[in-house]
Amino acid sequence: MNITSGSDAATIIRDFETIFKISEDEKAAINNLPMQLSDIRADQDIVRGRPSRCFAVLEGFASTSKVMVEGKRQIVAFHVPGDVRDVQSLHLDVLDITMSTLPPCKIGFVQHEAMRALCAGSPRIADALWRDTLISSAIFREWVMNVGRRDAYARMAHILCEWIVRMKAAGLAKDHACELPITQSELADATGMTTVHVNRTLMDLRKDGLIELKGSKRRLFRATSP
Amino acid sequence: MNITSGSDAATIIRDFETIFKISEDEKAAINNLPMQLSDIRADQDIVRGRPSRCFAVLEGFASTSKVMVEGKRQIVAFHVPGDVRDVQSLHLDVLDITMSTLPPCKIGFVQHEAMRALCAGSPRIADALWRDTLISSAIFREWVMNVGRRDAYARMAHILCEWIVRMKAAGLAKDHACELPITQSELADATGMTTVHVNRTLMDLRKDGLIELKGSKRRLFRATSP
DNA sequence: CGGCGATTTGATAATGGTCAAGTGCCGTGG
DNA sequence: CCACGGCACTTGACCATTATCAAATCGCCG
Repeated sequence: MNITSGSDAATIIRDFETIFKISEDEKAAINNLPMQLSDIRADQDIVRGRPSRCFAVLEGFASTSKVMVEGKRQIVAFHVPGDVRDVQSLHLDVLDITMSTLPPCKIGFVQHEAMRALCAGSPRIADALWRDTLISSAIFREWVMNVGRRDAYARMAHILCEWIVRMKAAGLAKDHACELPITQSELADATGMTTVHVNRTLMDLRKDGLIELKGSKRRLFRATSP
Repeated sequence: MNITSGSDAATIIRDFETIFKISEDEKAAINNLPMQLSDIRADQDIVRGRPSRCFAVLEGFASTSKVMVEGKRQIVAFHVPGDVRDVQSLHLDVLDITMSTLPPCKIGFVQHEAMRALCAGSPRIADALWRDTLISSAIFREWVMNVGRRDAYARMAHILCEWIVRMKAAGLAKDHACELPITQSELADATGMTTVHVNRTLMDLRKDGLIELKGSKRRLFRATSP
């Protein structure tokens, strides 16, 4: 046993609390944003080319990934409902990543102009977005360490811990159980492993009584200890 | 041969140009910042505890790393002169990383208050810092892919490409040659490999005529093709 | 019931890790 | 100036984790 992500999980939780320190007025301003709702099918790209808008995941789950010319893919982040993404495009016009839906998603797009107006009108919201970016950075760093320095077992455990912590933060987990709408092949792309090895590692975690999985593809996931 | 980082390198260069689009007035404002200069010996932590100031690397080189309870270490970023770091601490008060010098460094510390005043006075500087954070994020993502999906040879090549590109951007490289004040053990911590394997991989790159290295520890590095 | 994608399993190979023992470089002190 | 000591680098032998290839089996959705 080699799971060292307890403290990391705690950090993530604390950060999520930090980011929600926004007043009701400001929440209203956010709710009044002109937002284009869009239902997107599973496994579709959400942004392409040079985006002119940011977006929020309203329902469903998404991922951010990079692909290499050889076709190999690395998922670098998962997104749960409530995540505001592609703020990057407000400030940079190179897009180094692909963002795609996992299951079908409801996405809310916000034009850059509206985002800039929102930030200009309320520095605290700008700060919140700024914080959100910094938190994303911290999670990227965590992922670098995850794939760089943990073996398959701990790496898998960490990804699952992060997932359930974020699902809890989004109010989508009860009793350490939640959806896990991620295929083993996608878990492989997130952990830098092969599908086969992901399967074997999940088997090990199950045998050791650390997780339970039910169903296929749109699995139900349960961590057997907090 | 499996080097796929050419386009990444180009991306990084473009981004560095983007970030330097600051007027002379604004440069003056930056130069007038109250800055505490400090010479720090090699292999010392630059920030600890809960920092109350950001800093810039003025001379020398530094790294950002994370350590696991087992003692394993992952370097997640290198810093060259001109890099402004720990802007994170302006917005988050958890520090998930350690920043340390590689060789001795000259560091300029700036109190948070001064930074906030600077940002408030000049939105373009705030934007530049914001961009810088987003670029850092992009590089973290690149590192996730690097350790997750490339083999040792390509991984090493990518780190070295990034290094020389950044050294060029900092004006510290001529003819694809520059300092490389990083030990093989540090390269191992950056690539998620062992020191032994770093050594063998560097040997391979040398045999293949892709790089030249001279001296020890504070090596001179040269990429034999652009 | 049929079909397809996802999961599971087995056998084998390879990349990279571990352990151990040098070699070389460079600064320090006599 | 030279010997010493420490750290970085190098190399060899062997081992382990993880990848690869191939073939089931399962589960879900017409």
